[in-house]
Amino acid sequence: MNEKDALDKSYDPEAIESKWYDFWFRKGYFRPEFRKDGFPYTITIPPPNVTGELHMGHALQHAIHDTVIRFKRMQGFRTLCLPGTDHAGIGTQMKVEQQLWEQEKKTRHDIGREALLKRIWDWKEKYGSTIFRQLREMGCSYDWSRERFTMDEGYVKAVLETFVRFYEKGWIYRGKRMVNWCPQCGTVISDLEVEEKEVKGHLWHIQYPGIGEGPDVVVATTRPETMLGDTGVAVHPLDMRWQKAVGKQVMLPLMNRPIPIVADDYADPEMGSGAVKVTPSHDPNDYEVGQRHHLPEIQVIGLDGKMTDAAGRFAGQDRYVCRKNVIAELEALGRMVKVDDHTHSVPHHDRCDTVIEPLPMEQWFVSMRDLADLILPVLREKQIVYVPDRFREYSIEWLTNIRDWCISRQLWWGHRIPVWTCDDCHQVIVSVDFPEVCSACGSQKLIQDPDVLDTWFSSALWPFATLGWPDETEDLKLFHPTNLMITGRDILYLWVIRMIMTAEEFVGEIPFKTVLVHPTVQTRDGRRMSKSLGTGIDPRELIGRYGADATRLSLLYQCGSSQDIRFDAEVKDNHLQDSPIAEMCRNFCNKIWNASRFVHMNMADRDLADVSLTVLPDDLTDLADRWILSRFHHTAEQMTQSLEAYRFDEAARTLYDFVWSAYCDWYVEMAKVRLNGGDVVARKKVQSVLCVVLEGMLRLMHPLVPFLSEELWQKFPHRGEALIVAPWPEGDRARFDGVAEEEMALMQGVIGAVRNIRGTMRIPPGIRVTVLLKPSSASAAQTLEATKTYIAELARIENLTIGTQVIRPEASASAVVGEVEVFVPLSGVINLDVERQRLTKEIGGLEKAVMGLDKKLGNEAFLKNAPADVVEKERQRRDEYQNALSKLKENLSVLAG
RNA sequence: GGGCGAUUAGCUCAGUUGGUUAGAGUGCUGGUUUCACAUACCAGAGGUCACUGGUUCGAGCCCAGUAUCGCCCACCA
Repeated sequence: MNEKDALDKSYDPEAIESKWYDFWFRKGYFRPEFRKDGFPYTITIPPPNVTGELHMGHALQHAIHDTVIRFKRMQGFRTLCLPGTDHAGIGTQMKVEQQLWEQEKKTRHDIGREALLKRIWDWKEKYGSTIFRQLREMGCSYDWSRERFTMDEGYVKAVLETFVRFYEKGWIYRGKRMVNWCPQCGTVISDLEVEEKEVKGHLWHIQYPGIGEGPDVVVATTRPETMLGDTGVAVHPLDMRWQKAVGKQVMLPLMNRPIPIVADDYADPEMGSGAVKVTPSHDPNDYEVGQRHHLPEIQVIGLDGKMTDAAGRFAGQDRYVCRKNVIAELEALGRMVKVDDHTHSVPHHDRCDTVIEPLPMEQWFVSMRDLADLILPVLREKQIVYVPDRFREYSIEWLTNIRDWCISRQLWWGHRIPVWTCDDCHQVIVSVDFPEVCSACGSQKLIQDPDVLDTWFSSALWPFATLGWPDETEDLKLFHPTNLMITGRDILYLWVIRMIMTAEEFVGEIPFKTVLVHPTVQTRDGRRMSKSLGTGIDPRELIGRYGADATRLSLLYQCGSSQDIRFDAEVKDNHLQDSPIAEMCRNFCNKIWNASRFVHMNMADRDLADVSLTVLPDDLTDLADRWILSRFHHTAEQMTQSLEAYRFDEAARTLYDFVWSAYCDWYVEMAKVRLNGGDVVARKKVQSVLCVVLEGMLRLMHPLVPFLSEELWQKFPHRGEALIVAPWPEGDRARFDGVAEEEMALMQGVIGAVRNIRGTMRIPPGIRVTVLLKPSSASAAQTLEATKTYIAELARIENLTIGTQVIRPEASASAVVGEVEVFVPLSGVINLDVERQRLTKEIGGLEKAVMGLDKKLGNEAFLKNAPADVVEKERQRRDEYQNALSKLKENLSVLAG
């Protein structure tokens, strides 16, 4: 062994993480080209928004991505995990505008389109590269040579191509509809970007006096300022109270405008007076009522959220200031009949939290019905598997009630809508390339639509546009459909469904075979993790403190089947205080490090370049060896299953148990006996098993903890050049050894019993005790004899006697383990009272168990109905407990006497 | 208003098709600086599995309802 290869005393993540990423990258392991054969396995990552840096949700998402892709790579697939970023129209423009205002007190209009776009591109460069750096710090083995951005040259082409094809199919149309206007962002948004929030407000009841024959009408509203735009009052056609009123007029207070009473189904007779005010320009329902009755549209609230000239003397007031003023004036006029407290849902923009103003506007829409019908069979027939499956059901539900999608945005950052209007003949031209001249009249005065497309319109092409579509590239042929889409549930409709639609339409394939919906990361008390709430943490803080491997593992360890992860970290003002689970994972990494260090230290007499150390000796008879191999192969099989099922928590736990509880706590401890026993052959043998199992263990942990495992793997005998591309251990059932596991359990039980006595009696580890073991069967006796040295060492025993004829020493502590009675002679070391207490407690537990079983076995219904093997099993257990119980009682009575 | 998920030890969570005295980590108590690791080792205490019914020989697990928390969908004043 070379001295410089020795392992440091403790594990230092920083020292090893930096070097391996570069090594893997340089060797080209992240690229599918690294393998010449094998089935392709593809994942395109959900492109993070270039709005900012990655948060804990991303950290989880990419821990999963990289774990899966490393697992598949080791299984021999030609793996491609394709990274990229999303331009995130509204989000990014908002950030840059904010910055512009904070730093220079300027708006986008002050600097103009070109200058703003320049700044956004700078922003994109900065955050885009930060994001990729963060991913590399986490160890993500993505193919950076295929990195994409939703606004790079080729991608823009795909987006425009899509628009034109949709348009030609009649699926994109321009029309006037009620849309969601965000006065803050100055753009329309789609229904999916609206977040309904419960708000405590009021319900104001206002009296509109009748004109002539028209009766006085009381209407109720949650938005009094909209009354300025009322152009009618509706009542239900079958409402007896109002039949005579229909066709008459009332006077709109404050505006002194006569408005008609119309009959419309929309009015609910059960609500209030049964009459409802109609504001066609500011309410989706009223808009439709207005259409049906040809009521004029009077827009009193403008695009800036302030009252328009149509609001008369209220013009220029902010909509909420105006509300107060309207209420005050109505009260002064005596028209405010009453005010009720009222909680109702109010639409907010999900990005900026501003209250949405519904307005009728001319916009571009995608007609969704045909696209929905195109993919409904795909979901119904489970051509795409959702994990968990319920999200597939929700998607079907959503598609069934789908509405058209507003895709134009009044923003500057994004894909310009490829539509030109001829200024001379007003011809509309839709084309991927700039048309130069009007195809109808030849004019060069072409004006492009000023709007850009919804970000999600471009994201919808992600899996195939990143592989080269609309060109028929080799990548597209080889890697599409992709295998897995790993995403949060918040964008299942916004994004995932639309990807399926576009892939079906343009590529004629599903875009991915499986959708894995991962949990949402929350704070430890179940709140949202967000910087504005002060509850966010930067994954880099975790990495800095516990290392990238431990950070990944801590996320995976908490990533089970539940819909949320309450990340256990203590957070204060967006900074990490501490995280018990990350600490546990860091300790686990250190444990692995030290187990390796132990093996390394015990290889001084071996040549570590000798690959024969990677092969098991074929004559393994020692219980410890057979047992650890059996455990290893069970672990490998279990981990394979867990990873295939995307149960990362289970995989992490399985690994943890094997490494810590099996390999370290038992095998390494037992190995010491033969390592130091002086028998050269035995020593060589145990060295081999230590090495082989350690090497296999490193392979099993690599997808979860890539840096640490590669570092250690390189220090031990191995085949191949890097762990990242070493074969995955699937688990060999031929190595399962039930007998070894049973014998080991007996030995562990006996050692546990002695330790329990020692612990209860407070016997310091330094003192070795005398122990007598009395097996009641030949097989138990044999097991004890075979493991005698192990028992003596691990239970710290000086004189160990084993025999069926053993006679209980007079004053002794005792225990029963299956077919073995354990005696520890007291001889002064032991406190009799304590032993009596211990036995009494043990007896109490056994009595309870025996009583329960007696009751069960005395129940004729149980004997009659339960399967015979269950009954038999219960009988055996009962006998076993009873046997232990009577022996312990006997021992207690001796002590008492 | 509709749908879904969660509720197990002080805390964060596991718990396969119903069948041992319900587990882990952390925290707590006691003991150890034993030649890989004090980021460790050994032992111990700690739970009416949210509640109420039901199905069953048998329920943490299946069914119904209730409560609390969370998520999604929904144009009702």
